[in-house]
Amino acid sequence: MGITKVESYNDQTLALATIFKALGHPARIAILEYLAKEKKCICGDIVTELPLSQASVSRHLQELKTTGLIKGTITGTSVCYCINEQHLPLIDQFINQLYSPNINSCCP
Amino acid sequence: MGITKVESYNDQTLALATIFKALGHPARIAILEYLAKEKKCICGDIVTELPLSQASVSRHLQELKTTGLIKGTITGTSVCYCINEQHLPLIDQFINQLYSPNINSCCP
DNA sequence: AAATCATATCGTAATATTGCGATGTATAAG
DNA sequence: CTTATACATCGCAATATTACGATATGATTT
Repeated sequence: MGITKVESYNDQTLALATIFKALGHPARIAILEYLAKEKKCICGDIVTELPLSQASVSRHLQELKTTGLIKGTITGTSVCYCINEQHLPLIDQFINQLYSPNINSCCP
Repeated sequence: MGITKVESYNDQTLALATIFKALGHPARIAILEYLAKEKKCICGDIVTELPLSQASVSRHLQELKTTGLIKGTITGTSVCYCINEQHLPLIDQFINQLYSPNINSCCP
């Protein structure tokens, strides 16, 4: 990749980009949709649900966890994952900010 | 990259992933924040605002436009861009779906 | 027609992401 | 202790993304 001048963007912009990047893969969207429906899951559940190997699912779960979109708790021999709502308001706020009265807009 | 089995995910999951992927870069977040504030812009405005070359800004604008997050209208020698609200409800709906009563959750 | 301005696109190089198999680790069961 | 189960991580290969300079396009201006 070229040079991304990370220091040139403010913290909130960077945080949003990080979160959205984590959401930018269909497997991770599918994992979150599954979690929204089932409330919780273990890695094996997702392996059954998605056309991915256990290794790949583990990586996606890891990325979602690192980004703070899910939480994981060790329970015996498995890890139970569930949604972490912490950053959702930030997303909401950003999206709502994009709705605006386009009175000055040049695009019909 | 490995093989992304695109055909294995449903259309809405793929659409969401595409939109979030487009949002997964700080420059594009910054462009949208600028647009939310100023209502409209031309490529040159963003070049002034961000630490990127004109070529790079043009590519980011192109990607946002392809994804349907902004619209562009040719006005004389410049292109006027503004926010396209079309897909925002889909994002809202997805995010709101993630808020749920975690009564069955295993993660404290 | 030539020069200028605003964007878009091409080509290239650097880096990041994705996926899988193989392997490691840790707990539970026999 | 041995085996099975559940995940995590490593290493590799394929591909995608990002950025820039250079160049092309297309509309105004001189």
